[in-house]
Amino acid sequence: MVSIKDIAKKAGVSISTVSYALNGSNKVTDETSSKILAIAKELNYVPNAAARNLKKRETKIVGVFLTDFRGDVYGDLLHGMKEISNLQGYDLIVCSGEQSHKMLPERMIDGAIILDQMFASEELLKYADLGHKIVVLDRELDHPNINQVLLDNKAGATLAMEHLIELGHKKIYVVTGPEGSYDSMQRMKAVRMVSERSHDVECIEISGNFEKTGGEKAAEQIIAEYKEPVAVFCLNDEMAIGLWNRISETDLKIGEHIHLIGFDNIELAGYMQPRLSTINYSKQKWGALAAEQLLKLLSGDTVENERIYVTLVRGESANRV
Amino acid sequence: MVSIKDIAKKAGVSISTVSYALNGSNKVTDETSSKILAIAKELNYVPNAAARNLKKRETKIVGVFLTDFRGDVYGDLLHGMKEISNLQGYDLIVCSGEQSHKMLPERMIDGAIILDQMFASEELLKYADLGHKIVVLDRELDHPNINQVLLDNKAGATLAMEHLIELGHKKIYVVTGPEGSYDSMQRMKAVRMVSERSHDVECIEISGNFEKTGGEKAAEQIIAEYKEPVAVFCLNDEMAIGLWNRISETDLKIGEHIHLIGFDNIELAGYMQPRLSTINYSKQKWGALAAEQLLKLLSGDTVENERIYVTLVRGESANRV
DNA sequence: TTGTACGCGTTATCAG
DNA sequence: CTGATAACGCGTACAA
Repeated sequence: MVSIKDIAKKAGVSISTVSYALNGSNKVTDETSSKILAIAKELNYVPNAAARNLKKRETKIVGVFLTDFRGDVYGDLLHGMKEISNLQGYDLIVCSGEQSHKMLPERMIDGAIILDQMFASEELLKYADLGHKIVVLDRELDHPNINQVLLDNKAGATLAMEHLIELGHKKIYVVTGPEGSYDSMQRMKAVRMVSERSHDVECIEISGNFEKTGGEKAAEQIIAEYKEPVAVFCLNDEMAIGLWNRISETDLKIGEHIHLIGFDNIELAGYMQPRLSTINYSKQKWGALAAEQLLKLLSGDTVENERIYVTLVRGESANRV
Repeated sequence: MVSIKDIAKKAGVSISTVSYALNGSNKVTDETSSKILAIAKELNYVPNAAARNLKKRETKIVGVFLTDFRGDVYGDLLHGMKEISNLQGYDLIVCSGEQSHKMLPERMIDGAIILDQMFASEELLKYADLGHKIVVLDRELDHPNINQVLLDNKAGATLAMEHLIELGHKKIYVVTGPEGSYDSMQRMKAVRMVSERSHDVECIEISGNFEKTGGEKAAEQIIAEYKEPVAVFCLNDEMAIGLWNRISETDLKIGEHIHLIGFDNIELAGYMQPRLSTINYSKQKWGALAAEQLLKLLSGDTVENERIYVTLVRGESANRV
């Protein structure tokens, strides 16, 4: 590996001169500087990140932690984060799995954005205590080094419920996310609130998992209990699709017997026939805002917790009874 | 930041003893070892990655380079890579954009997997010359430090073409990928080969871009020229969907007037009505194999170039004329 | 303008 | 078994 030492030797100068020249300092003659640069190029010199990081005590990298690389939601989200990060001279890397958690405390990255239920809150708080900057997208954590950028889950769930009720539905199945999911819990709170103030509406909870399988399982129960047209609010689109798949195997029709609404507006939702009703929000903006907040934290600014707004997408999967 | 020096001071031993204890060497009494470990925990000691990397000259991280985080193909692919990497004690990070290219030469990562047409081959060869290990999934490069794991594009394109011909089609539009795309070029080679040996088949090339917009544009031309049922082979599913969308706005029906086949078998393909015919391959296996090859390169083993096999998925988007 | 010397945190070598 | 010391590559205050 060629280091500044090698360049110094070849150029007949000291390593500090090389370092100055490489970093464009004006402490070096243009002549020697250009000579050094030429030699550096000739020797294929590349600075060593580890050495630089060790000295500068920062890496100019932010890490995003996801539960899994699969899932339609992530693409735009990451795109938004990357744009903002790059703009400010930071690189963005995506990590997944418990093994990579150590990257934050070991200072491989300068900060982290968390969208991974498997990343325990206690662990995050521990890192925050050590001075690491974190933005969470999937929970609420009160700590000066942690900022949260959350979806307006309550507004979204309320929109969905009120939409179904407005369409005249009196019996609504609600398929939840996995236990412990912040998004699921928030959405359920809103669901129950709407349910309580709508006395003539029967609300039946089915526990799900935010995956297709959860929707399929819920479908079983709904099919078994079916007497007359009902409404179903799946707390995310993925489950709505799973439920849809299972329903398709029966004589029941989505939008006619089963009136369905989801949450997330994933790409697939737009291609279902009839179109899946759902709750939409800008994933890219969400990512961008998260990155923005993290960078502010890193530069020592104070930041407010932000919220991402949501809207109703009226498809034909839920209609008037 | 607490370092081994702090621990050494507090424990009244030297830093080397601390290092040994921390790394579980048997050169230390159990007594001092456990004392040191206790102090380390008490002080919230976390080793510094930069210092370790600097010394050990490796990071135990492999990087994957993608053009863009969006795109359905990546999820399973990355999942496959991560599984294999983690199994061998490596972390996997996902990078995108030119800014992050430097991570390889700067030794932030031990090796790279490339699926990014924007990552120039000359650049890759330069890094390979410097001794860096690379696996490419989107081109052919002959270099001892570079291994390639490629799709069997020719087999796939041949399967698709022969399927359409077998169904009795005499006029086949082929929508290509962007210029310079290796996958597109390989698939086109096979298309032309089949076309040449099928004298009664007319083959019309339309240049695309592997994105929805390419399919939409191709649709315009096909609609304008439409006289009787024709077949279309979009060199990837994304374009097939784009084409589909545009066709849906006309009176023409997919599977009846326009007989369509794609390539990739993305999730959405399975949800189109009628189901999109396409070429399938295991994305997870592809990723796993890529990671495997990279790890072999890193451990100095010699590796053969591998190929990912493909199969035909018969949907109802292409039928007998 | 250039060179010297030290620090960053870890590991490895060599003495004791 | 333990300790002192020297790398690793880079950045920078300070001295020349």
